[in-house]
Amino acid sequence: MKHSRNSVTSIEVAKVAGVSQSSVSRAFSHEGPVSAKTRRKVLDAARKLGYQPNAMARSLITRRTSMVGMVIANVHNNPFYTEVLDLLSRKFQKLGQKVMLFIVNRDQNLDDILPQLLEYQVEGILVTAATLSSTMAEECERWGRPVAMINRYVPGVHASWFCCANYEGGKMVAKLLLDANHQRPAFLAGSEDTTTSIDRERGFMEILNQEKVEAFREIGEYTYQDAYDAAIRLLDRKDPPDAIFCANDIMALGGMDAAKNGLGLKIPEEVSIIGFDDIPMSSWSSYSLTTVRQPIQRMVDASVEELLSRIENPEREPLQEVIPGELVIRGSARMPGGLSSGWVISQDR
Amino acid sequence: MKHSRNSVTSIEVAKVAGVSQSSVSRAFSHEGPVSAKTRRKVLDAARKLGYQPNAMARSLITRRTSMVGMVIANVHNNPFYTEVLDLLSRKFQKLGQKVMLFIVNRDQNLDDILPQLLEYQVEGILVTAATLSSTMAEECERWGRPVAMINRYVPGVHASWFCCANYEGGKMVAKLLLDANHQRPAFLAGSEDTTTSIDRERGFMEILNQEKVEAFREIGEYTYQDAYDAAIRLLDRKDPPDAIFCANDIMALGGMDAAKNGLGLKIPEEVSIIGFDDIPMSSWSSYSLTTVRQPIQRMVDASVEELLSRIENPEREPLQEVIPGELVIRGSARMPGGLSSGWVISQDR
DNA sequence: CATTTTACTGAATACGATTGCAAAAAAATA
DNA sequence: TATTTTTTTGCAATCGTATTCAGTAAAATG
Repeated sequence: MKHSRNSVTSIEVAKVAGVSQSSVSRAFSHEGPVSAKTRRKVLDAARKLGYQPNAMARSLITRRTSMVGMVIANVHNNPFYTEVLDLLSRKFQKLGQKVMLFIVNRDQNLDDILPQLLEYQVEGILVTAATLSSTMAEECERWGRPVAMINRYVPGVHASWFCCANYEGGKMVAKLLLDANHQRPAFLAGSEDTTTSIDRERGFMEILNQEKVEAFREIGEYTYQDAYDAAIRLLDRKDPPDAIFCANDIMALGGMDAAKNGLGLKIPEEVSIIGFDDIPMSSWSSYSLTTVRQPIQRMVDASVEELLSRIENPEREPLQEVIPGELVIRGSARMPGGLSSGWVISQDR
Repeated sequence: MKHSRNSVTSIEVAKVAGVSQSSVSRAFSHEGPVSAKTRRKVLDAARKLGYQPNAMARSLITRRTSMVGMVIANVHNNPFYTEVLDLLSRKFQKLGQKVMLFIVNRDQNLDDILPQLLEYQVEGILVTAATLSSTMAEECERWGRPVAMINRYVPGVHASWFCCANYEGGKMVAKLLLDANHQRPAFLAGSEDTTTSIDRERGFMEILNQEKVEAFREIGEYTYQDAYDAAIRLLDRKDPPDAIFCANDIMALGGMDAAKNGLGLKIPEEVSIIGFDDIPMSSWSSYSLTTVRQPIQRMVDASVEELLSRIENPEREPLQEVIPGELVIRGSARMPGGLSSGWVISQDR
């Protein structure tokens, strides 16, 4: 037997159970005043009929949907954001939130998908690796829809965000390279318009400038192939750099392959390569990439909790936090002679 | 000024625009009978007030939600499914469907999340790399919620599915290895309970049995590290295999690293390694993995279109299809002497 | 211009639940 | 047992929209 669209309503259940429709509702809402007897009658009837409360109808009157919007970019070309997506989704699930997902391009304008999220009454929006225009963000917040971002921030906007300490990470890397006596460091940038790449570079350059070390620079998209090509450009000349700090791990892996397989250079003897993120591939034995690990779990936990907390507490001021990453020393970069000098060396996960 | 939860309703818009609520509704439903004049009045008022129709209320009465449920496993440890997720999500978006996402563990029981999907009135369910019990699938179908699966099938169940030709893929690989004169092939299996691994192995073994070639076998989880360890067990003995067919690419990459970096073996001279999926990393120059490419785009397109078509056409019989993969010849496996013999050699994407 | 046809509009109702309120039933007290 | 208190229950209103239906305005036809 085939039923047309789930048409069992609380009224039919009520009829079968011999109670009123309100009692059915109360039996399903976990804290209504119902006697054990009617609850049992209702649940029996419901099971028999295959009844399920209709979340649309419920949220219409309760004005709660238990849905959050999740907007994420860069999922397919950066495993780091795959992991973020995975952790976010599971965390929301565990906390009873349904997730409405939008995967976008990093540079895609979010102005067309925001209305969709609002139309579906999501109670909050979590944006990762994509940038919300400040007016849009303000718009959401103004309508009581809190926004939380991971690894993105919009200056002066009323929203929560949690970023890895990209600037400080860049500084760490520069110090490490200088300590290990590198003479000609380079930065391999990702797209110019992402704050992550910009901030990492800013920190990196600041230290180099302080020490009056001149730095090379190349740029590519955030992809293996683009980084590979850019690294070839960088290394295949008379005065090549002796170290490359890449805007993220995927680029660093492309850079390593360019150096190793493309140009036959020895890593780290002839060129050191350092990344940022600590994606799973970085610990693979073919790479063993020295990198800065992003505090992914903390960023996820913090942003989800902040978002849900602000949903319950709409008047609370949004929180913003910069969470430090940690250097993961593997084999792709020459180390300071003493190898001591206070470097925090992290274990593999 | 801060509004409490988006409380602008069509009634208020009507009041401001000086028309009835029905006219507001009609102005927003793209094909209602409204005069250009009233439509303009309504849209102006709506813009002024920041009005957005409430999808919950709408779907309550239209009995359509334009939402589909998406259940996916293995996202974090297999880039192949990351790509599937990405493509699926974008395709649904393009077709105007909202996606309610659930990321699960491969072995997780879906019985607790299905009720959530149904409660939220998704119009169809797309399951990838996770297995729905046949009773649950039947349940959904019976209530008019079509189910489509990618790379999973439940025998005898009334649902759509689209699988890569895993069995035939296994056969292709076995033939290639035998043609290239391998004497001691091995299969490195993923978890025993997934049909993909089972089918690939079945095809592989069938050819070997036909040719009376005995095969080694090892097993690991679908992860780089497990495969690495298993490959070491397989290769580090007196009579090691001269070829390993791995249940998927991630495992093959682990296997390659085990052979190359762990045991110092030359690939493909001392051992050939072949994978399945064709994830991006397989074409990286450190690996250059020979593998079977899954027809990912076709699987995604077919399953989405089938699902939406069955939503519109609930009485249609579900479609099932096995879509052939193609061999991608790179450098990790010895090739047949003539290298001719009718092999389809695919270009990199 | 009268009349028929067509195009819009608004009032009323329905969608499927939650919840305040008052009545009824059960339990507790005198 | 009569009365008060507490627990359950059902009625009815409500959430924000779509849609039917009847009526009105506009256009088309004669």
